[in-house]
Amino acid sequence: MTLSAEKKPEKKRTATREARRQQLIEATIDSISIRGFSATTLSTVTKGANLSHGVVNFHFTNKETLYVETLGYLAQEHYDQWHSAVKNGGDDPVKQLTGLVGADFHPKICSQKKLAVWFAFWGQAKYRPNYLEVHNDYDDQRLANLERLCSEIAEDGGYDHVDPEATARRIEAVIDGLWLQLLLYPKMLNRETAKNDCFAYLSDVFPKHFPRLPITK
Amino acid sequence: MTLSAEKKPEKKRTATREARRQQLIEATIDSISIRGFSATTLSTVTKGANLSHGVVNFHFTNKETLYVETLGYLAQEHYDQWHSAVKNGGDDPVKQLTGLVGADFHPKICSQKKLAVWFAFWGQAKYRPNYLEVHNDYDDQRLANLERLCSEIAEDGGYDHVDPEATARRIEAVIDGLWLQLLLYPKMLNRETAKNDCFAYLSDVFPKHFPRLPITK
Amino acid sequence: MTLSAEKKPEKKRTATREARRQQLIEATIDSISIRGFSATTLSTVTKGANLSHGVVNFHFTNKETLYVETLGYLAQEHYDQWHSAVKNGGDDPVKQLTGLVGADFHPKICSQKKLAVWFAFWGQAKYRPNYLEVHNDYDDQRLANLERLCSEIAEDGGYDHVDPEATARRIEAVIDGLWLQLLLYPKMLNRETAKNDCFAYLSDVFPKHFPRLPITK
Amino acid sequence: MTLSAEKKPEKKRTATREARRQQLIEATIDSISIRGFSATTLSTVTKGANLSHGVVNFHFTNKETLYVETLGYLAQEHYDQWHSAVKNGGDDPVKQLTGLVGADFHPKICSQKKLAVWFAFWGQAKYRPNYLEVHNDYDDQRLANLERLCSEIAEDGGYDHVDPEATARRIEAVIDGLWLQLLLYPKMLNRETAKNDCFAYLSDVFPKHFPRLPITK
DNA sequence: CATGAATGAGTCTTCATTCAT
DNA sequence: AATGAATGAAGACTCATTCAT
Repeated sequence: MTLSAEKKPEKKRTATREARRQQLIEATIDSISIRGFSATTLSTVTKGANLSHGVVNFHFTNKETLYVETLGYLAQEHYDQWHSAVKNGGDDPVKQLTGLVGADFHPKICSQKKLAVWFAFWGQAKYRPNYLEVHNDYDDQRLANLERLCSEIAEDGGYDHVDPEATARRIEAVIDGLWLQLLLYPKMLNRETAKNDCFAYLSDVFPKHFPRLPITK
Repeated sequence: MTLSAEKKPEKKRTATREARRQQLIEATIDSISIRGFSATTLSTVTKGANLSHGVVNFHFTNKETLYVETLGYLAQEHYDQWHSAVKNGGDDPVKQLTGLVGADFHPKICSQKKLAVWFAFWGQAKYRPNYLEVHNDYDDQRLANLERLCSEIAEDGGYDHVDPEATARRIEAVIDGLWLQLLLYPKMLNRETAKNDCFAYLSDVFPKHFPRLPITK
Repeated sequence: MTLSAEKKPEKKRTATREARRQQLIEATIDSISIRGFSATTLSTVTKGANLSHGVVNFHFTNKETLYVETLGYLAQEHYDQWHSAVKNGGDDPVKQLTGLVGADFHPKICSQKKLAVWFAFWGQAKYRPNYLEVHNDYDDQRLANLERLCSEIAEDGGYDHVDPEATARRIEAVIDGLWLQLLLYPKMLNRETAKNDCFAYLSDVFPKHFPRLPITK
Repeated sequence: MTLSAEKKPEKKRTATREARRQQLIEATIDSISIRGFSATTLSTVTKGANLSHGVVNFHFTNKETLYVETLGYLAQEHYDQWHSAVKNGGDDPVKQLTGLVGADFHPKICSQKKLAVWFAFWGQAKYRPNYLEVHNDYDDQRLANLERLCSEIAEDGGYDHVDPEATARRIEAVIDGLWLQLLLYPKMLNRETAKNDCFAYLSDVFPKHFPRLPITK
């Protein structure tokens, strides 16, 4: 081995640009989840990332840009999760729907931490067109998928009364609503129960495809 | 009618304490709904109320106190709405449930303005125990009512598979989720459609009691 | 007796102008002594006097005027105390000096409360010509008296080295310095000890006229 | 000397942390001495230091912290002055006492500026335990030294009636009282006269060791 | 690339003063 | 005379952003 091999494996002072950005985004999520949106400052973010005050404005033009990219990261992560779950469902719409819905209750997605950040953003979304833009694309795709699956299952099961569009919207609504309850009352509801709740809803709509679970309580 | 009767009802300089407080609370709702939580300052509130900067600290000890009382006002208004609707339902649980759920889509409650404020508060709730406290009492009562109604209807209809507690939670979740969609995508969804969506869910669960509406779209 | 005799003896709503002013001045002294100059506001004063917020500006043009008159009251009280003590000393300069000095350690004058207020004013005096003006007249008279007495006693006792003016100044200095110590370290020093200290100094200067007290400690 | 040596010592934008803090402390002393405690604001301080508003909260957590450290600086400066003077007195208690007392009238310590600040602090001390704490240690040491010196001189001179503790207290009192007179009536009394006054007092107590100065006036 | 001192606009809060009642 | 609601100027403090090093 030559001397040139003596690279220090410690945290490099000069991390790659992308790594730094990622580090800051994660610190942002942490900070928002710990103390909320309005108490999160660039200081709390950089302190959490063990970096100096100034880096943020170095890697992101703006505090706002940092936020937008943080939301983008969250949305992408969510997308990846349900999208691959749908893929893994093969040709079976039931398996696909199970995957799509189940993804929303995956620990990686549906943690107290992430939920806190999601609702922090949603609480602001109306006034920040940027936030909505980030959402839109992802949401559209997800709703389209949901609708397609509802449609396929409805056809397959002869659920004549099912309006795929409205049903897709309703499924999404139940999930969001359960997320809110998980966020506000973590002691009353846990992720597993919420997930069952959600599937119980699918049983109500597509009873032949989603057999009812026994009442656990 | 004489001229002397034409007293101008000009803004009185000294209003009663309670009136001023109410005025400020409403200005707070306005400001939060217009520009969001983090862009709302005491200035935006007082300017909106056409009052001087100092009044807030005169009538409320704190900015935070103003917020808590604003949330309290919103929660009370909501409570009054569904509670009287339930009362008007007489002995019939279906009418009561219809009232309870319908109240959440009443224009007074489910306006863009109010929704914005609700989610603004929810986005902060985790970090402000005060906010949660305000909620808790109201939410508990509402859930208890919902559960009772599900229970009564289930018994009446022989819906053996219905778990009243989980069903109540699910109904609440659909509503909250629809609220979020109304907030984020007001162009895609209107209050009436959302309400129908919600009742369509009740049809799924209690088909005998909530006959299906025809698919409109 | 007629009906006109039914005067209520309760706190009259309409106290005489002078009584109200006095009441406010005393509340000012109380407030300054309790929480210091910079924490004293018109609110703390009026609250202490059980009066409404607005009265101050009614009876005094100014907060500053209130302060000046408060200082004036204190100075007058002090003056009355030593002046009458001097008078009571008859023709005897020693008795007069004893009275003059003793007055400064009279409980009415030398209380923690009053000391606090005196030093609060002195801490501000330099920047408020008004405060100094109030002082000047009183101080001049007092120094003149002190000087006269030193002069008389020096002559009587043949204390050739005594410079009446400087001695007077020094006596005044000891007293002020002891006051400061009483204020800052009330646990180390009490009024009686301070007074003895002061007379011990007189014994140093005029040994024949002020016989030494035994060392008590 | 070459031209290259003529570096301008222009105000550096980024000074060392300690230098900035010192600069701010001195600006605080200036401001308090110019306009008093209650008229001193962070603005007057920073303006005096030609710095921006925000620096104070950058270098000191608090306005109060800035004040405490300012008092600390003053106290330390005073301590250094008398302590080194005592040291310079060698083994001779008279020389030491002369140094200790003389230090209090040194231009660096006993300037109008510094006196103003001292009394500003004393006027507040009762309500700010922090201020007293800063004092205590320094004062205790000083009094202990004074007492020791009085004791040594008394023994040496056979001044049987001298109570070292009370005498020490009295000496301190005279000095503080003279400081007050210097502050309030700078036109009537100057530092030199005050100092002589003080030594005249020592002559009264320890006539053999502090020979009387001729009456100058 | 990175640091961290510095800036200054903006926020909450306090409070002397005014004034309708 | 007295009350107490209202005003608005001013102060302490925060923080996104800039920039010398």
